[in-house]
Formats: sequence, C-alpha cells, structure tokens
Amino acid sequence: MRHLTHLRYIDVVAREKSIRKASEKLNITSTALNRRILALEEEVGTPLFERLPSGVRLNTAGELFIQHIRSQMTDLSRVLSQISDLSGVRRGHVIVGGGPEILSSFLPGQIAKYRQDFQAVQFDVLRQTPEQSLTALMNFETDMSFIFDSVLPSDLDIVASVSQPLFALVHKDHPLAEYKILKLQDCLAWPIISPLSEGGLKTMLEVGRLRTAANLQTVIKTDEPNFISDYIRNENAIGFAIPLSFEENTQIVKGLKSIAIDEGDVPPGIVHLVQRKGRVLSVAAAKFIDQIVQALNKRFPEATR
Amino acid sequence: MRHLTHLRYIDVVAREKSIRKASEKLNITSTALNRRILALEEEVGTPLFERLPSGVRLNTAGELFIQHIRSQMTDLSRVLSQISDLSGVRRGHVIVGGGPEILSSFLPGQIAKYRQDFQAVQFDVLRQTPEQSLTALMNFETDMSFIFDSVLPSDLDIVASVSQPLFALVHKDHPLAEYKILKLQDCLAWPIISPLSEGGLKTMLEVGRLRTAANLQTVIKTDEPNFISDYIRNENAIGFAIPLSFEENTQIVKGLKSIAIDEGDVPPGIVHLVQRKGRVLSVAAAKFIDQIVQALNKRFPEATR
DNA sequence: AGAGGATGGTGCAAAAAATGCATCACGATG
DNA sequence: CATCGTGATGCATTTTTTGCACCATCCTCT
Repeated sequence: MRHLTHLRYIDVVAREKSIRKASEKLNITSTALNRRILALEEEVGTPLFERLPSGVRLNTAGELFIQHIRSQMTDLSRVLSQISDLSGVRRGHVIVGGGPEILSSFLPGQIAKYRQDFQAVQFDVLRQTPEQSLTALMNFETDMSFIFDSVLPSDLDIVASVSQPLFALVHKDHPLAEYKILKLQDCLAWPIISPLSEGGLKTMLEVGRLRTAANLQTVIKTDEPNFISDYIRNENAIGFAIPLSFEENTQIVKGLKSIAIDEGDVPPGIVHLVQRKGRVLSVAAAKFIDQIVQALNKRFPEATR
Repeated sequence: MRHLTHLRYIDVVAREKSIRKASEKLNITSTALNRRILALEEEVGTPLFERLPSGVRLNTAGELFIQHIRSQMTDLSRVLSQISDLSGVRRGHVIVGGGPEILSSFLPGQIAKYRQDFQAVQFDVLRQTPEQSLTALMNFETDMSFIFDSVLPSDLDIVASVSQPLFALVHKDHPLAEYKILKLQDCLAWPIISPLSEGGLKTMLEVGRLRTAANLQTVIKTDEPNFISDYIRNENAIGFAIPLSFEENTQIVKGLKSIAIDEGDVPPGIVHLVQRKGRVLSVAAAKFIDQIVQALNKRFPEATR
C-alpha cells in the first residue's frame, strides 16, 4: 500500500531512533526521509521528535502519534485481510510470540495444522521474554503471545489459560523411567539439565527446590528442548518440560519418556494466551486463535479456562 | 493533513456516489479523482466500487474499506486534538446532532458556556431525524447526538438520559396562564400548534390524544420553537415543548409561560445523549460531554440516569 | 428510434511533488 | 583540536500527479 509506506517511514525512524539508520533500512536517502518527517511535523503543527546529537527521539506528541499510526497500520492489514476473505482465499499474516517452552511440539503442530487448510497464510514466530512479549503486543508487533507464569497487566485480554504441571524427561532405559510419578527427591542422584533464562520453567523448578529442600545437581543450563532431548540420550541425566513442549502420546522423540513430577513438590505453572485488549485481529489471526483454543481445550480439558 | 486528503477523496466519492460530483466538491478534476480510485483499487487488489451507468456504488469490499478509513480519519483528528491539548490550548471540532427539540435553549446555552473556556473549539450543530442521527453516528459524521424517544440499537452507548414531561406554552395573558398543571382536556377550547415531523414531541402528543380522547384543534403544524413562541404572542394559541427547549426559570422569551401537562394525560418522553459504542472521542468532545452530563444532572436531578 | 446528457475510462503534455547529491552547522568523542 | 556522526538545506533531476481533450457506454426524454 502506498500510503502505508508513509506511515511505515515514521514508524521505522521511531524504532531506529535515527533518521540515517532508518533511511538505510528503508532503501531511501536520509534527505528524503528527513523531509518527510519535517513535512509531517509541519502538518501536525508540532514537532514529533526531539533532535539529539546522537539521533532523534519521540517526544510526548510523537508517542501519541506513533501509537496512532501503529494501530492504523494493523487495522488496515486487518481490513485487507477481511476483504481478501470475501473472495474466498484466506490470506493473511499471523505473528505469534512466546517463551522457549511453547516453541516446540504444540505450537509448530498447530501452525502446521492451520496451514493445511489455509496455505496463503504466513506465520512469524518470535521467541520472547515475557517483558518483550508485553511490549510487542502493545506496539502491535505481535498478534498474540503465550506468556508463562507471569503477572499480566490489565491492558491485555487473556484468551485462554492452561495449567501446566512439571514433567521430568529421561531416557527410556533410565532407572526412573517406569515411575508413574516422581518426587523431586528421586532426582537427586542424577545430573540435572535445568532451564537457563528467568521466568517460566526456571521459576517452577526453583519453587520446588525451595519447598522440598532438594539440592539438585545442575550440570547443564539451557532452554533448548532439542538440546535437552539429545543430551538425555547420551547421559542418564534428567531434563524438565511442560506438556505443551512435548508430544501428547509419543515422547518428544523415540527413546525418551516423560514422567509427571508430584504436584505437591512443584505446583503447576499457568500458560496464558493473550492479546492486546480491544484489538480486533485479522481474519487469519482470529481463526488461528480459535483453533488454538479448541486444541487446548481438547488436550487439557480440566486445565483450561 | 496530506494523507488525510487521500482518504477524504474516497470518502466523498462514496457519499456522492459519483466520481464527477465528488470531484467538483473536492475542487479537482474528475480525471485525477478517477485515477486515484483506480490506483487504490489496484493496491487493495480488489475493486471497491461497482460502476453503474448513473455513477458508482460501494461493493462489499468497499463498505469494509470505507468503514475503516472513516474510523481512521476520526481517530486521527482525535489524536491531533490530544496532541494540541499537550501544549495547553484546547483546539478541536465537536459535531452534535439532534432533533429540533434540543436545538433551542439548552444546547445553545451549553455550547456558549463551553466556548467561554475554550475559544479554539469549533462546533457543528446538525438538525437530524432520529434515523439520520443513528447513521451519522455510525458513519463517524457526528460525535454525539440527542435522540428523543426512539428505540436505540445496541451499537450505541447511552451517555445520559433525561425524562422530559410535556409542557404547554401560552401567552402570559392567556386564560390558562395561571394554571399550575394542565389537563389535555383544558386545551380543547383553543387553537393548537402541534409538531410537524414524526417522532419525539409529536408521538408524545399523539399518545396523550389517544389516552384522553381529547380532540385538539390543530391549526398550525411546525417544529420551529421560534415560530411557536412568536405566534403565541399574536393569537391565544397553545404550543407544546419539553423543558430542554425553554429556559429553566424565565420563559423562552418574555411574555410567555410554560405549564406542565398532567403526566397522567401525557407520560414523559426520554431524551438520550448517545455516542457510537467503543468510539474514543477527541479531548474537546469528551470534555463537552462531561459538561453536558453535569448540566443535565444539575437541572433535572431526578430525571437523569 | 434517435438525440441529448449523464456516467466512468484513457492518451498525452504540463505542473507539482518527491528524491538524490553535495554541503552546512552542530555536538560528542577521542 | 581533529574526527566522526547527527539532522538540516539549496539545487538539479526524476517520478508522480494533475488537467485537457476525447472515447465508449448507458439512461432518459422527445
């Protein structure tokens, strides 16, 4: 869209905090970009950027304005999506954010399933910290986000929530493999692969550690599910994950087994699917959310609300 | 605003249902306008207008699109209003619609009062039928509307409601002038000035006429409060009005008197102040609504909710 | 049936706007 | 104090937009 371009210019300048940097990104001269900004400020009647020696920064008026044009841009793409939906083909662009836990198994599966029906829909999947998730949602950079065990501000809508108990991941020949439920104390004798980044899984495990005074022997810290499963095949170590991260019936890959941790030791965490409050999503994104919610309800009937 | 102009072009074409007519209104050639529309349709990827021998008409995609750009335009003006509010001066543009009843006394007074404080705010006051009020609100043509005794669709927000009993207007020397409360039967002996257009006052009076079987002698039909008051000074006729239409303590002009009609004869009508649901108004409009609501509460303490 | 008057669409030249280059002025940084 | 990066500006060039004249089509009225 032509006039979308104009808006995008301002948006990029605000993000890059520099006219010259933004101009490179946009493949135009800094002159042209600079003039557009001056012209815009002329029209609005007020400067929107502060000029600093190191670049530019939005002032209060600019913050107001940028918020408006971001919402305009996403609104427009929503409308275009609705329009193309009229002609039968579902086009669209869905942008999903979330922590590392949700990036394996469940989400890839759901996206693949959705794309079986609607091949013209494109997905962006971003790995984000909870803080990044929140600001991205507010800045219209993502359509929805999975947020694991975090306090949610009131300007978000919670679309769905699932309770996620902690599971241990072990090799199928591991001595613990036949247990139905594992106490945290049972894990003390083996090397532990624990989560690296703050929040989510790490917090859950930390709570369990404090509750049971279990002094787990962490030998590796990582967030990568693939690394965990591969490592477990080589050493009799124990990894941790939530059900969303591994397959429902089969294990992540053959040769692994998941065993529930006693919920008395580690209380379940809650994963929320959230979107910006009041935002109307594109047809594609809305349908995808519908599918996700249905899938969550089906797989975790008692844990969803 | 430059890029607002682009949007306005489409908007006017949609309203005029003709490219040539719209081009006159916009002071450009039909060629230029036609090309813009073709270019826009190119960008969207779908025709937005149907071409008829008599002009153009929005198709479904166009309806979707026009709704979007109208909301964009009003959103933009709201943001600009917020921005100019940052610098202390309150600029803005408030557009109010309503039936003939609310155009005298109360509303002019409130606008004058508001403009004492904020001289840079401009007002448009439109006289509308209830149906026009509704469509204008939905099309973002008005910020708010007073609607008298009408069923309201659910996509409107009712900001305030006041109960308005019917009053008779007579000359101060009229034989009935000293009555405190008038039965409709008391009016039979005099010529009646009754409302012309459907809805509001006319409906109230009609209900009273049916209830009491009073066969009023209508000699003049008009909606103009000024005409009624002027006429009453010349012949001993009786006009009708609701409190919002005349001054609180003094009468409309000297020489007139207002007398309540027995509410058993004519039940009070309700005037709603409404806005489009979910719409965020400009600073100027929002403050004006605040003032109106306060004024209504003060003047009709028991009749407001 | 035919004339007249609407409508939107198109080729081409003129006008207007956006762009790019070279350069300036300013402040931070080493 | 020289250097580097920043945004702003004058001028020539390129791109886009606009206006004029004209076409094809359809409706209406004679």
